[in-house]
Amino acid sequence: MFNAFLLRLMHASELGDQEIQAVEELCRQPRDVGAKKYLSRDGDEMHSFPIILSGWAARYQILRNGARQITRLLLPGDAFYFDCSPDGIAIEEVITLSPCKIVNIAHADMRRLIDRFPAIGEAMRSYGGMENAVLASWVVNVGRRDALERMAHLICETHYRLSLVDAHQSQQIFFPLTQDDLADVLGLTPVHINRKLQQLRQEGLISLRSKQLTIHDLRTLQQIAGFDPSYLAPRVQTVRERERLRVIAA
Amino acid sequence: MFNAFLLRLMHASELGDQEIQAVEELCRQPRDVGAKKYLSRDGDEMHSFPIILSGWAARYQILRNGARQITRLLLPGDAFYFDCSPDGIAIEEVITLSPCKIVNIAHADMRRLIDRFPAIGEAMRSYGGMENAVLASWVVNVGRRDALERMAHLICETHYRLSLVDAHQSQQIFFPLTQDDLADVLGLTPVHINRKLQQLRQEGLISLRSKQLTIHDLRTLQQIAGFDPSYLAPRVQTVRERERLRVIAA
DNA sequence: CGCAAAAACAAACCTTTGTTATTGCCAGAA
DNA sequence: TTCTGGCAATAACAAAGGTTTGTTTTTGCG
Repeated sequence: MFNAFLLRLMHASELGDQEIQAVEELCRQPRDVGAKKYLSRDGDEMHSFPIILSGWAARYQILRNGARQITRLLLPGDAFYFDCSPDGIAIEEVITLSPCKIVNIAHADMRRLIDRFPAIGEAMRSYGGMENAVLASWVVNVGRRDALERMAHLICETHYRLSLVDAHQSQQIFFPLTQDDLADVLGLTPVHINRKLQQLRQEGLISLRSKQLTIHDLRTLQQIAGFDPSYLAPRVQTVRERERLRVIAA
Repeated sequence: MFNAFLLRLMHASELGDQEIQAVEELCRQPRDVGAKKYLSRDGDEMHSFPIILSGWAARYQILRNGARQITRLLLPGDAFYFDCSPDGIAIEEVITLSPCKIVNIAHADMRRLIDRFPAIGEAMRSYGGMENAVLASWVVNVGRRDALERMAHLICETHYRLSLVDAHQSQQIFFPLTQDDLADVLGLTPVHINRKLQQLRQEGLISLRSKQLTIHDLRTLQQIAGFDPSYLAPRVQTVRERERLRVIAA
């Protein structure tokens, strides 16, 4: 089984054997964490940053009125808090949505590694850029799409992100979000999520039961969402290449 | 007059004299750009990335139906596309909102600089982390706050960000956003922006005329928005320090 | 100065989404 | 087995914000 985090970095930047080995060294001995466990609470001091080698987690904020907004979905291979000032404090919480394999990397270790291998620093910066792009796409999603479009977009995006770290990714996805979670990702209420989920089902586009999501018609979902994967694609270099992506996405 | 970009980096990470000089070297000979000029169009190839030394710009996406969502407000000292893969292509557009001073930095130059001064790489990564934090706060803003709260939050955030690069920042701000622009930042319609702007004025919290924004009651705005500046604060290291920030923000 | 274009303001009416409440189902604990 | 709690489904009603349209101010410019 492949190291999902390493895969991410390799998408982000060209790495040599030495660098690959050094990164794998860092990920020895992950620990297992159950579902619904906090990986970080507000105010925690972060001397190290976590990497999710497998499983799903969510990073979110809680407002005074108790409302929750999930700001990132953390999928296999994702790291978080790597770009905080070392020794800063956490200002968002992170909770696992499924059992996870996690490894923690001390900021100091990563810094040493980057001093030795600048390409890894480049890869981390580039990985950060991708996280950035996903966040921007969420702003667009919540700001300018209606409920159905938002759901369709989230499904397309998640499916695509998973396919980047799992070559065998099928149309059948492990999808541990409850309707409450979905609501907090998309800036809607659980009731409305339910309504629109029904609609997607009735139109034959997806099935979703007991954390198993099946995509029956990705093409139409992309159509509804106006999904364009280029913001997620590692190193898209030309307009032509992007056109190709748009076409073969389905 | 101080180099706003350098200031940002110095907030993000400790820089020595050599590093400071090297960054200033990069920013020689900025060019002047008028308002409403494109700094990047969809599909542009980015061999270099721009830094805004003065003035405002907006980075946005356009959906198929013509709707626009601004994903970042670029203020003095901000850089963009620095975290793309070098030689990647732009997938969002950037337009100036006021006359700007801009300098372009070749990715290759920056890379060389970072190889020589790892602290600058660290600073760029950390700066990227702050952009990330702002994006997440926008997701929360658009996802979970109502119109009035969103406006209040944007005002607080912008005021705070400006104060980081201008020590003399007063309650009187140059604020070049039109109501249409505000709508596209906050995920609302211009009409509704107008309604809520009226409300803020009537309650005596702000004045806004001909691009001059005056904040009469920051305290109450922060109250309405639930604004907590710690996500913007350079290197907040302890919970105690954050408490202090929350209190003195006004 | 005077004009055209852009921006701001206003009101009526409509749509999407939120609120509240109730019910049923299923998996895991006792 | 029965109980419990989390999750999903559904309905009736309320509210926030969108749409459309038109008027009035500002602003920039010849």
